[in-house]
Amino acid sequence: MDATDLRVFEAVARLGGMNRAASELNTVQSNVTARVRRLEDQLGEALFERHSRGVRLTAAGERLLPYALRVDHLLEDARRAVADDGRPRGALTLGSLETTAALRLSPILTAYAAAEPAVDLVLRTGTTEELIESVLARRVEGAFVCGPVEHPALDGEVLFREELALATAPAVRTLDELAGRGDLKIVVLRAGCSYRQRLEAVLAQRGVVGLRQLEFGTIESLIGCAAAGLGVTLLPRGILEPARRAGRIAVHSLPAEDALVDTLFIRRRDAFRSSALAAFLEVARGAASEPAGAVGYLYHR
Amino acid sequence: MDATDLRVFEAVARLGGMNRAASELNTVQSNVTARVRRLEDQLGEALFERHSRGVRLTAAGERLLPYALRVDHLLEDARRAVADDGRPRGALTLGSLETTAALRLSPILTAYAAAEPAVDLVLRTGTTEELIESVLARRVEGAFVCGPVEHPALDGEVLFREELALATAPAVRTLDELAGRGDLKIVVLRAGCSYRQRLEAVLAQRGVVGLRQLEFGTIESLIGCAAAGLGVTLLPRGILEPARRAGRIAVHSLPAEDALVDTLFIRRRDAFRSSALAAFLEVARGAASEPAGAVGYLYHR
DNA sequence: GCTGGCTATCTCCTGTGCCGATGACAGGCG
DNA sequence: CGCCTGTCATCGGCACAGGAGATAGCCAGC
Repeated sequence: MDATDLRVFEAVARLGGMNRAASELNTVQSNVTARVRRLEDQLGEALFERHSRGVRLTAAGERLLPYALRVDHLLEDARRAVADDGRPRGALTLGSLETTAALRLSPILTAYAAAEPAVDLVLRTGTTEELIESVLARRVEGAFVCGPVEHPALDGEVLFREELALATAPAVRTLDELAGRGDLKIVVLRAGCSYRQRLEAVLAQRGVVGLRQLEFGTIESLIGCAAAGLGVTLLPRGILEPARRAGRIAVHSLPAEDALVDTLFIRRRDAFRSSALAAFLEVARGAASEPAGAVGYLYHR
Repeated sequence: MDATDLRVFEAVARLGGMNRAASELNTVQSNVTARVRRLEDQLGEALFERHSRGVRLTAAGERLLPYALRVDHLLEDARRAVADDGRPRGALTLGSLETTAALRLSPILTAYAAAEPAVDLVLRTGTTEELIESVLARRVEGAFVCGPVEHPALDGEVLFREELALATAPAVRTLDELAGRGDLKIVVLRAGCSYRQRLEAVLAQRGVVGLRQLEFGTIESLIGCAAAGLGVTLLPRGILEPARRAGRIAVHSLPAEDALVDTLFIRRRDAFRSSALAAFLEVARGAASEPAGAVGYLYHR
């Protein structure tokens, strides 16, 4: 069973046709047919049902498909493992929540970039859900997400613990005042934001329900929106603190069970672990353990 | 990167020479050299250091080797997955402790063999350590071993809980009598037997230390040895019970923390899970949960 | 210095596998 | 109903990948 055959098989399965697969693979259709036929002969099972509009996987083909993908990934990982001589280099693509990036990552990234000049670092942001999907799809090697995460294919490691707090206009003194305000809106960074559910739960406990939702692209605009009295938002305290000290917003503490969230670094269990990533995690763990790194906690004491 | 190249690479690495690999692979040396060279060209790294007595892996080769093995296993699993249409069939090779086989497996194996006539069942026995090694090496699909087992590559499931008890000659009424007997021996099934350490610990607590060890090949000979007053052995109570009722041996209970051991069924996390194995586990779980299966417990009440 | 075992390299040759063209077949449409 | 289009199967031609065998070179041990 040839790995190239499996790649062809995968393309045919994904595109639903030998012609389409042939053009994607920069070859001709007869070639694709031959490779699929060979695979079927070797395995002794038909992998596709042929129709006049294309092909469809048989049950045996369905069983083979995940293995075809895994072989492909494994060969790719093998190439990377051979190329990786222990000294971090090459591309390192990571994911992060916007808030974690703002609050935690800048010193880590600076230190890492200085320590490992041979690494090309790429940081992509998204919601926890999107980032988990990205890690699973191998678009990123790992990601900082909001815990807890339980997934059999993922390995997680708690790196930070954040205290979330509510931000409102400065005039709002207590959370109870919010209940009366009918025009208030929930302001979140993105639709699937990890903190949204928690924010809704926290407000519901205080009798504030059915709020409209606003979505902004940047953290600064969230804070601005809260400052203007348009809405209420939930963010790590460390991010809110500068605006609070400037008198732009009021920050409301929450009880620990509502406030504390873990920030995990997740990665695929089965994926290759580059030394670039290993070195990054060394830096990140160091920053997470040393007290000075916990900017968010220092501010509000 | 071709899968065949990786197989050749693996053979060369394992045998330490291209000539040896060539003869194992039923080909000629020039061919092996060519494939290795091609692999090295594709990867841009030397995989072997050439010497006049053979070759040795370079660091890059060391990094590649585990992937070569994994690709091989993955392709093998893919073949099996395609061949497995959901109806159990073919070979199913399992491992078990001798004691578990004697006490638990016979009804399970009978029921399974009757339910799945298309499966060729093979049972190999060994110590926990040997069985773990066998599962890791894929010589068996899974095995019944003595818990606890913590291994990142293994999945474990508790199926039985055994009560271990000491067996001695009938004349011995209490365990304290053993302390005086200088000529007593520990009798175990095999050198690496899971129960040996526990037996030594149990005896040490009662002041019996430094006993000689005897090793026998069958459970029946162990019991015979204990009956003859030659030694003391530790076995699941269910196995000892027939001999006790016949008056051949005395059985001494132990406190629960010493007596209870879990019997796990372990398998590799990453290996293919055949429907033959899935069906076997269904049967085994059924037998484990129904009270009638717990023969060992019924006897001594 | 000879010998034996090893790898590298060359040549020859077979068979794999790519290409392009053609055929067969089904569905959509006028 | 017949044409057209898009699909997969098949065949012949051809290049070349890759196997076999022979040879050369290298090193260690005797």
